[in-house]
Amino acid sequence: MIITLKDGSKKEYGQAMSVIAIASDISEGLARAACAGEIDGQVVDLRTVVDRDCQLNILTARDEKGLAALRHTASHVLAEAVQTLYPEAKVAIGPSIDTGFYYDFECAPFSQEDLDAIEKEMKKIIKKGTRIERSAKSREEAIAFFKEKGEPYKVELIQDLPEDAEISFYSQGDWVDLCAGPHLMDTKGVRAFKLLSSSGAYWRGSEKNQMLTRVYGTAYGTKDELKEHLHQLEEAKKRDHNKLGREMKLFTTVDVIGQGLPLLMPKGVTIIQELQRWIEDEEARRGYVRTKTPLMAKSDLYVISDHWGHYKDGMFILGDEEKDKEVYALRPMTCPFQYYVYKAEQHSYRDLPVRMGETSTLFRNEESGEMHGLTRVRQFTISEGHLVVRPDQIEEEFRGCVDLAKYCLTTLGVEEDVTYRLSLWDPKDQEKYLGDEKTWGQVQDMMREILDHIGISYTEEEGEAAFYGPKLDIQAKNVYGKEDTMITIQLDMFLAERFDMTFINQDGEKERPYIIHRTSMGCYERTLAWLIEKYAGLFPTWLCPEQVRVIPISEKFHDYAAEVERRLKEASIRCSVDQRSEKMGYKIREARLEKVPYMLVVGAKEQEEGLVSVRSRYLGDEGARSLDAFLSEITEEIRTKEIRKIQVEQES
RNA sequence: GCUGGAAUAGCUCAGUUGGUAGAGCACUUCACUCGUAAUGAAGGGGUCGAGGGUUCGAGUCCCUUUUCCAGCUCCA
Repeated sequence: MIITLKDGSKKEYGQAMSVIAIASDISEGLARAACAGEIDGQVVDLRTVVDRDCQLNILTARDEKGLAALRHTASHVLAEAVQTLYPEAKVAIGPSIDTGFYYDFECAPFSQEDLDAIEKEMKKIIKKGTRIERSAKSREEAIAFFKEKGEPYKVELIQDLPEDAEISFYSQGDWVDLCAGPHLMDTKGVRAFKLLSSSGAYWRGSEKNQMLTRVYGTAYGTKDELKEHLHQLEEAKKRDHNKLGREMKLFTTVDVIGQGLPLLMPKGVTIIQELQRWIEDEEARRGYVRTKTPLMAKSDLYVISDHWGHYKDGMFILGDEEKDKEVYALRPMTCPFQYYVYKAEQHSYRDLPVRMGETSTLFRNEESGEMHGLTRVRQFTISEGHLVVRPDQIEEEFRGCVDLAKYCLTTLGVEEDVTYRLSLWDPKDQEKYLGDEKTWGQVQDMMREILDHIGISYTEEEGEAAFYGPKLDIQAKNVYGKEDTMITIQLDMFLAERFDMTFINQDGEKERPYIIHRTSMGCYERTLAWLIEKYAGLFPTWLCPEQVRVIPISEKFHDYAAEVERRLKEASIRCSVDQRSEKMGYKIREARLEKVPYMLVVGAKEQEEGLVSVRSRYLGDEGARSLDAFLSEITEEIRTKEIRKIQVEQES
């Protein structure tokens, strides 16, 4: 057989050989580093026997899939360590994940001390470097084996495997696990690992099931990579909006106000207000009209929209349905309110599209454990909007929404940080949705077609659609890698029907419009959180709560400093004067810590000649220039919403 | 909602087997009037998240509860 390697070179062998044997043949070093193989694009175990011509890659920890195998082995080492220390623990599943690996156990929760002990035990197992062997059993044998061992979760897993599936096992010494692989050749390969945390997780991801104890860890090919990863985790923590946003006094929370109800402080409001004004103006330029509709409505409204059927648990309901004649609810979205704005007048086909925007405060009764900082809250404000369009306008208008979203992302400098997700319905759970299979199929195809025309790459995800239609979700990750929806554009083919919305077509007949639900920059609170993490609090100047700090070198120059401040304020620059009798280096340090982009130092020289000495986070010491010159520069930077490159290291 | 952890001054934290609440930074005042990473001195600030209990005595032990954090679940 002829084996073609990664670099295009070919090897010829007279007999079938395992992947690891081929690796050894290429070089001993490669064999030592090998984590898995890849035959014609398919990841295989190192023990897999190759008996035909193929393309073979030897994957090491440098390859994503090789690293996954290493981490998977780490999870087995973890499981062995846990069962050694806690023989009563039952094993469930233990895969590798993007950032490491985990293993689920049925046992008492682990404390930090327990984790330390487990880690120690793992090190022992790794030091022994036991060979890992692969074997297969028949279905009956496998089930009998785990029944005897008292491992109910493994029995359940085997029972759910397809009839014809090969049931493979991996063992390291006496410890055996059901596993599809691939794995390293021995436990020694797991040199660089660390257990990170322990928490609860439901068996098979369903809250109806038993809660298991999950241990998270991470592993890398080398200790340096591990160290680097742990360092990055520490750095990420410093950018965490929930910490930094509080430190920077952008928002806070108060026990007696309640969960998921953050208070935006003046500095946070400044940023959000800048965003809001910018977006409202931009939407006006793009032909949007604005509405302002009530924050609550009678239940009748939500019965029509069928939120009452599909979303009641998520709403704050005022009153008691059993006792009260009328029950109100705080709005979880603006859709039906804007529909009634549309319905308040008759529309000709010539009027369409109608683009309605609203800076819209919403209320959602999230469950208590779901709240998080500014990204998951119970009251928030979004740049919401609904477009009522003729069928022939769908593509163009949808495209316009995507264009607006992209404009927002680009202006904020985050266009590279998002992924696009087409969120489809779940045909296996039709109860959750309005309408029938045929219509969903049509609209989803229409979405795909539009997206393909626009030419954006996207992933598809079943079961993520709104109950009334598929969505294009624009997703971003936070500093810990967790994904949130920042912007959503949705195509709705049902609600116009439910609300009996019409327009008069060319033939003088009533016709049903389509509706596009969309946000331009999504939720302001969430966007603020995102920007905090993106810029580590060093926002572009136009968004900074304080854009300039005026620093007089002594009290003698307070008058001139006040004059500079007055001129800056006249030009709508957000600024303050540091009037404390501290040394200047000290005041500059303060301004930097508070992440003010520009510092204007004023003393005798500046006062005499009407100058300011500029120090910025962008260029450091920029030297002295006239106040007018500085004003025109910063005004231009703010007007164009420029994102300047930061060159001066900030203190931590 | 579930599992686990945490809560002491504005912030970061210390507080021994239960025995008079502490430090650094920040803040205020006074002195200094300063030229680019911390001037000196003094001072104010706490129902130890809240409520109950055990005890002669609770920041510390027990119960309840609120909020925050990690993860799960959920997310129009």
